[in-house]
Amino acid sequence: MVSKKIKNIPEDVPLNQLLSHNYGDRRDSYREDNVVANVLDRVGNGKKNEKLVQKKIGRKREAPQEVKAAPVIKDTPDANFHDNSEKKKRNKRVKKESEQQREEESGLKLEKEVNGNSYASELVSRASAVVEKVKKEGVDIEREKQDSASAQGARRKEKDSWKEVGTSEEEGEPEEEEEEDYRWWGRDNREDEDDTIKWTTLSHNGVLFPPEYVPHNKPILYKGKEIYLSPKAEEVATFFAQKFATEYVKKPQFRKNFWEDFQHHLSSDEKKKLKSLDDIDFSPIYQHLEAQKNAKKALTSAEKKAIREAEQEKVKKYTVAMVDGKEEKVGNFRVEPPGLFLGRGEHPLMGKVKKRIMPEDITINIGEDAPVPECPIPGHQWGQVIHNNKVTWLAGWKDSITGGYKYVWLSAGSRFKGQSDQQKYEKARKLKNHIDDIRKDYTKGLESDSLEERQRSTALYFIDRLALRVGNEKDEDEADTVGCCSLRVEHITLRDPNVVEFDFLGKDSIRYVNTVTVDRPVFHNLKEFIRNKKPQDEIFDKLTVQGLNDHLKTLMPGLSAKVFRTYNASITLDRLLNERRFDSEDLNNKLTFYNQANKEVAILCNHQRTLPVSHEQQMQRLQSKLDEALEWLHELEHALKKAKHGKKDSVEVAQYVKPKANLRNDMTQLEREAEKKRVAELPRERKVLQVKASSLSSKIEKAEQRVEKIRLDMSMKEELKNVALGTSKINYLDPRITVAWCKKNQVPIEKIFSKTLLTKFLWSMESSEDFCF
DNA sequence: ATCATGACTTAGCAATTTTTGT
DNA sequence: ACAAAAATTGCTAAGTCATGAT
Repeated sequence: MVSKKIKNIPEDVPLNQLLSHNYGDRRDSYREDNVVANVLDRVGNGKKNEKLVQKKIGRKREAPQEVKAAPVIKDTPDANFHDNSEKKKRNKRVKKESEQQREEESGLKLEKEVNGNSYASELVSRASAVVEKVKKEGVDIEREKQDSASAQGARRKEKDSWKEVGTSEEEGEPEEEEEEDYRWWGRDNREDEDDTIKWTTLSHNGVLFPPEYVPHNKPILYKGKEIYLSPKAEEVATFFAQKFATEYVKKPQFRKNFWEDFQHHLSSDEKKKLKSLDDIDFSPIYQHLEAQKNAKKALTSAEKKAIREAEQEKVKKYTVAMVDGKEEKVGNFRVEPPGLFLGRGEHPLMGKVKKRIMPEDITINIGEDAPVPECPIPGHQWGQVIHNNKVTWLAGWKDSITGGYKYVWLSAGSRFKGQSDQQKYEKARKLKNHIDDIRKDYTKGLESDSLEERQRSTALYFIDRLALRVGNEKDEDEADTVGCCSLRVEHITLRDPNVVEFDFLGKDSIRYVNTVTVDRPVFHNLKEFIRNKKPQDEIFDKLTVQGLNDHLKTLMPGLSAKVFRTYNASITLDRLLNERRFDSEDLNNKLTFYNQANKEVAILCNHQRTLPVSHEQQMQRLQSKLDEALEWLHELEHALKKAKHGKKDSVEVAQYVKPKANLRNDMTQLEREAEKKRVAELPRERKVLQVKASSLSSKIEKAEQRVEKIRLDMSMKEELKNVALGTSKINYLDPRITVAWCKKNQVPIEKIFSKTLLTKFLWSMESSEDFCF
């Protein structure tokens, strides 16, 4: 079944587009797992597949059809977005004749070239039809399925019809050029290439603004009295109500900041009435928000789907940009909505009102020749339109809280992001060749005559050994967190003879606690650095981040402090994964092994997560599951003893089962809940089973396995309860290590990389199983 | 030399979607 | 079939680091 579906995805959808959704909305017709399976089929885990990929990717393609043969391209609402050369590019994706024949023979000619735009407009009408239906009569799911089925049929017909037409438009053009067009990672990246110029042509549709505020006319209570606010004030009050159920609203800092900003949004009349935040009760608005949430939840799945589709249609034009003639996905095309600023940790600015961004606040960056995106809010215009091809952002604005810039970027699967990601890992690999010298350098520097050098070397020791961040200076209006260079005396405790205890808040106010035995000179230095200093004084007072990085540049070109984190994370994974080779073991064992290695890295980098609220409850549940499994095992063992003495074929085994709830169709939701609750409190019932004596040993074996599995689950859960594996996977581990390991050990890559990660790391998929970091 | 700015990567948490277990 | 749990994605805050201004 799966393989059939895989074949339904046209082969000529380029690999990266298949993953990055750049093939228009056709993806809606493919299930995601088929997309993944298809990609894997192309990329391959084994040698056989590799050849297949070579054949597919390296093959010469036949000349494309004429534009008129593909009616789908013309006259889309955003047709101006694609210039002629882009149309040509799209039309290039045509199959080789022999392949066409082969497929026709096997009856798989249906899903060939589909033009995204025609399909898109088809979707528009489909979606709007569904939306209409929802409005009028609600949606009948079965009916909807039929609709989409017939739409598919129509598409097939359409495709078949243009197969007949179409002659070559670009005969003689070298084919590799097109392939290279998107497979940037196949190219030799020439060292002399000017990498300050990021693009030559760039066009996009701008950004998507959040919907305008619609007043709900729910009051607040001031000293118990209803007060209806002006829309402007009501909006800000609603921001606060949104945080009603969080801890934030209790924090004095949050309340102080909010109250200050709230007053700026009150009319003079309102200002006179509202004297103190403590006297304001936002619960009518909060209740309104909850009611809205519930109403949304109560929609049928068909309604939800219809809404989703309509939304996707609205958003569609913002999702892609054209960069150097190639379509790329845009990452964060939505402008951040207004609301209350929530920092991490004890942020001095928490509770401030983040203002609504208007077109005038936005700078659009496009190519000189590209059409200026239409400003979507009538009566307004873009703040600025610039043509800066030395940067990769598409649009940006200044954040009203932090004063920093916010940018709209391409997605992680884009060339811009992919190339620099690859470069990051290449730089880290280069560090491998210099690391011995660098370690020698700072080891020697620990005992230098210069205080500055001793501090620098000591700091570098920690950055290398403990993977600490460099730690830039921070402002007064930011949370008080530190990294290596900004460590203060209060953050470490020295224990003779040579143990250092760290305890400080790092990035995102995540606590770093570690006890480390260090080399004697390091310990000696630290003692010296903190002598006669106050707890709030910096340990490395003679050291700056700039100075540290400048020095690193002398040891290796392009080296900076953060490279050590990448290097140490990746080299650790590489080492751990190569400690064991799997042959034909259970896939789960392999995955556990990988996760174990991943975990080591996450701990090294101090990647944490707050433990899920229900963690304790879940552990308890597992514990009782374990108890029951053990009980069952004991009963079986007991029965086995009995069976050995007795001569009967079958023995009695006691089993304790939970009574089942009696749920009838005529019960209301509440009655069902009550019944479930009642049953849950009942003691378990003892049942006696007749078990064949001959089957006892296999039952015991199964029970033992189950006990083992639960025990493993429990210890894994406990171990990983506040470790975040994702961060290192996304940012620190060279994906080629994982790809190579998967190929060596016959592990499907999608067991380790999610769809987004497969997309992001597409450039690494073809690396050889011999790859070594 | 120092500071501020700008561009880009890294980060955890919330919301949403998928999988699992009963 | 349903709820609970797990996995994934979306969001945006919070870092790093080079460069340009003072």
